[in-house]
Amino acid sequence: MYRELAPKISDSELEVMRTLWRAGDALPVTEIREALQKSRGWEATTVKTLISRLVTKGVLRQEKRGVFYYSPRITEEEYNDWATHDLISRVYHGSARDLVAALVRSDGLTQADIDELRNLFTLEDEN
Amino acid sequence: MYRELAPKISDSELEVMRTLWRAGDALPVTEIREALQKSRGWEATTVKTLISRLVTKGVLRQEKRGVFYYSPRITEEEYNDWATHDLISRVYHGSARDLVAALVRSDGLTQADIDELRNLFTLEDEN
DNA sequence: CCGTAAAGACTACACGTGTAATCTCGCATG
DNA sequence: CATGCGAGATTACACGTGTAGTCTTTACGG
Repeated sequence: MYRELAPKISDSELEVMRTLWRAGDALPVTEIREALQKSRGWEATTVKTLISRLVTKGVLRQEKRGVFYYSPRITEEEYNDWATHDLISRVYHGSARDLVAALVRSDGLTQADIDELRNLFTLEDEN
Repeated sequence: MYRELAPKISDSELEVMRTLWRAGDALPVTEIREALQKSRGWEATTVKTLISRLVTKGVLRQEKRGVFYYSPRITEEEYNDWATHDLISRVYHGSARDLVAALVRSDGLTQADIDELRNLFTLEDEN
């Protein structure tokens, strides 16, 4: 399931989280900055601001190992599940079923997707 | 499919859109306000502000029939599809399939949902 | 030992959003 | 005819976000 994600994570902040999720390990500002400077062209201070806000929001852990290292307090799956359920509740009146139905109806899936998903559901059914 | 939704619609603004979608017809401010005063406790001016912003953003049509009447320029389906694809691209790297897989994995679907969806996929497959 | 660079803290500033108050103007009513 | 009320326009204001500059402190190299 998914847990409540009290404080919202903004789009830019999410980029920072993703960097850490991808790293799979605590990183110092330097490395986070380096990654985001490449991918997004952000200044060092911008990255630091985002990190600070995430620490304040309680979704990043900060630990001093000489210099500060940062690691996520929530997993990517937790965030993704939260975002998904947020969509479901805001747009699909809480019905995950309706979401999938909309996907099928709205041409968002290729035939290959559909085949694969039917298998997924069939397997799931056997549990 | 879904079309681009250039200007973002905020949460509060969405409430206004929903009121109009539900009504299925152009409404004067008075009636929009009335609905939202009940459901959300908003002041008349708040509702008017939201309406104005939506008109500016181009997602509400304003026509003068004596007093102003407002109607959506996008359908609820268009918006829902947009929101869904927005999630898919931001969280699931563009893969609708991954979204559904996450749903299945994360316990977001009841057994009844799964049964129903399997049927849905099976039917879809026959087209 | 002193200065400079890097790390971290503090400050900035415009724009969007949530939420509303106030101002103005035309129309209906006493 | 004067006026108050409702519709619409204008203004407000705090908070979050995107994006960054500047100030301060500290450690390392010459």
